Amino acid sequence: MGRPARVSPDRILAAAALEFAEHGFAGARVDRIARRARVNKAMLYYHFKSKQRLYRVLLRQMFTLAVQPLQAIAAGGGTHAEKLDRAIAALAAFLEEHAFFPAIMLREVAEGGAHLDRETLTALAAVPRTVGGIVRQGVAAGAFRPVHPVFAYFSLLAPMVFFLAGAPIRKELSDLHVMDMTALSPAEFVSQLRETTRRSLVRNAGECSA
Amino acid sequence: MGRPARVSPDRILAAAALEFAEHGFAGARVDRIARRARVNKAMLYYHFKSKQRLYRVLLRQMFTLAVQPLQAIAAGGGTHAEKLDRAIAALAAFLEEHAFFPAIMLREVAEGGAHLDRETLTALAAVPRTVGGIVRQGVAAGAFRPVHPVFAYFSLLAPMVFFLAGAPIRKELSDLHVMDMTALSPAEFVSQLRETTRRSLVRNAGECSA
DNA sequence: GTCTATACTTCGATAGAC
DNA sequence: GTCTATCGAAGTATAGAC
Repeated sequence: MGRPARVSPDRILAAAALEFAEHGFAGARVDRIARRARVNKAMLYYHFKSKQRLYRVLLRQMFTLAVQPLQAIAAGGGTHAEKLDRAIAALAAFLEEHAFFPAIMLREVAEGGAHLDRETLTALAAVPRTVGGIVRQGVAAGAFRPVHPVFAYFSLLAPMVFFLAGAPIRKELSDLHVMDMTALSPAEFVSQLRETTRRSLVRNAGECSA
Repeated sequence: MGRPARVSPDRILAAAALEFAEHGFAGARVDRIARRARVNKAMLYYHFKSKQRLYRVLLRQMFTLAVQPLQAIAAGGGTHAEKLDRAIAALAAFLEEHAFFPAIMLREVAEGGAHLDRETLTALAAVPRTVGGIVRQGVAAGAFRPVHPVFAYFSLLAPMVFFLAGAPIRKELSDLHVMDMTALSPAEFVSQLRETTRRSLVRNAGECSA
């Protein structure tokens, strides 16, 4: 005998994710979120007190979810290069599982974190901290070239986020026959990213004898 | 005997650039743009017919401006590796000269080009086309590893844009004592980007004898 | 070309019944 | 917890005098 199951909050969060990704915080419409979640607008305000709180809850939840596999990788075994590979794979998997998230990340960076509170910013910061930690360890052990951990973080996250979030505009460019960039698949993109990251960070990763 | 000099349109564009960068298209307020430009709101609508047209004019102008040095580099002399270096330097110089632009790029990618017309999208596409062309030439000549030009474009542009647009959120994280990522300067970031791009793209770029 | 005043619309949020 | 109806603020855009 399952309980009635209060699915409303989760449905609202799922709807909000799509709406915020497509339109940003300012462009998002509470009416649309409610309709998408098939709940009444008053219901939305009952569960979340405002549009801003809904946004914060969503983002805190996503950052918390994203950082967990990364922390497991950082604390786990393997060589430094293997950990870096796994971190890239984990980030790619997360972003593809939550396809709405890349757009939200781009918008929030552009926004300067304006709608976020301290708690949400702390959850956000855990991601670069963890990835940066993996890089720092590798550098300290001499396995990686002496790159700045923050640089390494950006050079591996930004292309993925940019590419994945850019799918709609590439489709638009293709449909209008302006330019076709649809040939490159996300899987192939991540694969090339792993290869180039290895080459640029790991010592002696290239084939030198050729 | 200088004419009265109709500076209004340019002042409006400059004000719009800041406003759109800070708040996005939906969040931008025409009132604020007019106030920032020290013109009347009716004046703004007189020169540009609508908020959307103002936005399009601004973006078309910026893309057109950004692509010119890149085309000169692509058509100019030097080795493939040198061209790539110059392209990175040109992009970095452009983004630092127009500090508002990285945020707008992030937002527009997230938006899927929703507010752009065909002409503006064509101006936009010229940038990846030109950079991709430089990479394609290098690959064809055997100077670069066989990477996809679109991947190369993203892997070199995205980190720069992300990092530069991220200055406000890094400052926020620093001010709240959540995390300090302010130690890495833009100049150092671009320098490391050039080095890693060389290593990952150019054949025999690493020191193998060490 | 420039300004003031305002029409018209949309949106976030709430009141209050059930 | 759930709904209908609506308020009040804020926003884009324009009319019309100068």
